[in-house]
Amino acid sequence: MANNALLDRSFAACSHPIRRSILERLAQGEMTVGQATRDFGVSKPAISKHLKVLEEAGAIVRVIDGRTHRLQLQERSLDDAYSWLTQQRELWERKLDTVERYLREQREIKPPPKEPK
Amino acid sequence: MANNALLDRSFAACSHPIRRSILERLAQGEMTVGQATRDFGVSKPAISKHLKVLEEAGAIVRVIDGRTHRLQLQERSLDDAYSWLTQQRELWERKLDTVERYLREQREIKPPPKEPK
DNA sequence: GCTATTGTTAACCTTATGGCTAACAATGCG
DNA sequence: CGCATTGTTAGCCATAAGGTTAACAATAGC
Repeated sequence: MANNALLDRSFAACSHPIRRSILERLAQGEMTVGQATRDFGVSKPAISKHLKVLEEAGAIVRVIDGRTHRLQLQERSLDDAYSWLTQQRELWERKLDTVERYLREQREIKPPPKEPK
Repeated sequence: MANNALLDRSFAACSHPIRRSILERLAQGEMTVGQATRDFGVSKPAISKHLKVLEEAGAIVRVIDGRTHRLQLQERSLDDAYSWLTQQRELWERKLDTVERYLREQREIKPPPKEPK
């Protein structure tokens, strides 16, 4: 139950469709704030807030270039969220394997009765 | 920018430390609502709400057993969130590879000047 | 130096989130 | 039956989230 605020923010960042769209778009290459505003059909302040959420989650960075801001995916963007999900899946699959092995061993020790009839 | 409400809910479900703790705990094996309430130091209604969020995200299921509810991880729990992150990483890494290949090709076509002295 | 462009900040509104207590429903057990 | 146990629901509160418009700041270009 470690206090991991960055992980909170990473998952929260991914929980909004506009923010996921921004990340998908940035995986293809950088874009400016203005382009994002035009593409996603919300006002400039709305995009500005989404970008702040993404930055504070360590998902994107911006390069200020004159009056335009070029947005890019951050190195190791969302690695922490990915790692948490991966580890969680591993634990869960290991658990399932254990259960399955247990059931298999039970069958070997005490095999089910022969086909009736 | 597909309208994917389940993905929204999956990521939102993971964005709260208590909910992540519940999922981590359930990867070890099932627990009851009462155990969760005792372990995570919030009221019963608070846990009840968290569980609802996790259920609506398809992350857990409950087996009602008399008056106690046994909580379990759902099959393929959070697969959609995991898939989205995985695909996003692949796109991003492919993009980086492309950039790197481009730079390498540039070097081959027009090699840098020999070491100055 | 003006004016257009690009983006943020301020202020506001509405809805959602996360917590609580108190009351209710349903099951288990003496 | 009567009472304890297990959870949910209802109602309330405070704060966060997501959106808007209007105003501001800073750069670009004439």
